[in-house]
Amino acid sequence: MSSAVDQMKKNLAGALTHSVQKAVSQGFLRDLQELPDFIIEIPREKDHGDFAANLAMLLSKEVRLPPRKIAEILKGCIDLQGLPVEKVEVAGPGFINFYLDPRWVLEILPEIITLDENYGRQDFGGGAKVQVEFVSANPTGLLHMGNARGAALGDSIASILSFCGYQVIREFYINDAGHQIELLGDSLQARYFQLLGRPAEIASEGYHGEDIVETVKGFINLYGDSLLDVSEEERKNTLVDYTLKEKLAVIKETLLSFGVSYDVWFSEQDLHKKGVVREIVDRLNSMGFLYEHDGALWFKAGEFGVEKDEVILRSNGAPTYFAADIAYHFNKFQRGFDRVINIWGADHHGHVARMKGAMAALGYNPDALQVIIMQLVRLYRDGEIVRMSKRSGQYVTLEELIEEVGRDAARYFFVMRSADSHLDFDLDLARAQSNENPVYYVQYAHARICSILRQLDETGKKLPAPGPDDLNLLKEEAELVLARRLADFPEEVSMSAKDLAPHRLTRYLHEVAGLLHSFYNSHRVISQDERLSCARLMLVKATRIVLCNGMRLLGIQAPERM
RNA sequence: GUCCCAGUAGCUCAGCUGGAUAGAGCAACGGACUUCUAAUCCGUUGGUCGGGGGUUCGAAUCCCUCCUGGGACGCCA
Repeated sequence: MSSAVDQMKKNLAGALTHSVQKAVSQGFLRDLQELPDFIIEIPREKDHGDFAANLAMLLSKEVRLPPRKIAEILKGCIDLQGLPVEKVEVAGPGFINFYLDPRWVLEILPEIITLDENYGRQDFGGGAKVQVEFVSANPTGLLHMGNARGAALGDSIASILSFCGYQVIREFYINDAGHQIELLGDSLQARYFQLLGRPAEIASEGYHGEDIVETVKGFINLYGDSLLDVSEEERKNTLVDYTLKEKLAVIKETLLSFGVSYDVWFSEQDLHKKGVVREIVDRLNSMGFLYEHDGALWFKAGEFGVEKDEVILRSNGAPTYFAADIAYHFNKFQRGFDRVINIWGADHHGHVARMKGAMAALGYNPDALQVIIMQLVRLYRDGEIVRMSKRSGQYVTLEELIEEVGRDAARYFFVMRSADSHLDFDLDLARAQSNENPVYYVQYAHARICSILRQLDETGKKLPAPGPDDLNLLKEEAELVLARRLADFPEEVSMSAKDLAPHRLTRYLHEVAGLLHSFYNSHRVISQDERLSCARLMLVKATRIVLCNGMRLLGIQAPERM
């Protein structure tokens, strides 16, 4: 599906291409090898028309004429039959500017209303299978701000891709194995002993949080001191299993209340249990990508353009996190995903190159693995940075954040900035139910439109069905600008998908909301003039659809009243 | 030391596969509610796009270099 704007660009580009051919055949221009890759763009300046072409500047060198001269020639040769072009001008260094009958864009309104929740949907994904893996937190605690940002980003990206015709799977990789889990086991056992009156200590790098104590208390309430007499291994395993189950359930629930639900929860432990990690090590080894050094087994990452080689099997025989992660990613591709997208914190960026290297070694296209590295989140309250430390258990959790600022504000703030930009999250601003808060600005626009529709409904007044000429009653600047921007929605969506950048959408929605507010304040939708009311109703209905669809992609609710 | 990200208005950030006079929100200042929701609108103020070179018709955008901040460089994850 191509948008009205896209179609217009194509039409104009086609007309220009013909114009070049005509100019050449009539001897105004030298013969060309081939037409340069010119673009039809939308000028920033309104005075520069609705569309502009840079073709003349690009031709200048080959044709050996000044750009403005070429532009004039093309202008003379162009055939705009059937297009709503009012005038063509040559301007600046040689731009060809097209000025359209402003009403050309109004035709989009009935189309939006017909498509409704599908307006903006694209099919360029072509049904390709994409996996988006995000959050993937250690199930040893609660979710922090980094996880929260990842959740908002990942979920929105998944929604956007899905809206663009990809077949998307949301996946959470549960890091329920490895060194951290061993530490957790030690800490749980220590707490277990302590709570049952036996001396025990938690190692300095262990888990000291109060939540662990609560968990163990809960366990004792259920099972008493039954673990005192069993082997250490069994004791730890039992406590760990119990704890992970409990923690994971909380994480799941928190994410759900954040509007995020997963298709797949993938356990690292399963990989180990099924021997898949060993298999992948053997596989790489037999392919000649491993070597032994200092008693450990190393992956030749250097052969894939990575700075350093990486240990894959420790000298004590235990696989590293990297080994398990290779197995996991191998598994992803084996499941048939055409694209695999990971969302990782900035502290994992060193991991990207070697993981791609490992995939290349295993025969997969490393570019099919895309890793979005997101920068850190800093929380501000009362203008001060909120200090956080996960080790001491002193940090703001996602649950608390949702409690404090609400789900919609939190999600909006997290996707408001591009992933590679540090995020300063102002808690006071996010919580403020005022004009300072961008979330409400967008939601309010939606609620206002709903209010109009409700009002009309309640009066029971029937407006005549819109006739073909009614749209042309929309002549006000505010109306035309708004309609024009609504027409951009499909392109905004595909740009967001292409760049994996939901923050584009927040800006777009904010702008549409602004145009609606502006229109609302200067013109009445429902008035004595029934035909005009009818036309304006189409305009606000279409606006509501765009706002609603956009918010849905960002996981933000579109309230009918506020 | 090497690599990644960032440096744009007082603050937080867009814009970066080159386009015309660099944008938004907040903050500041001045106005608008007997009207479909004032969580809104209208107006004003605000810039060495970190510095310096280069590439070309044209650079915030591409290349080189330097400076500053953050992160990564582990048989941690």
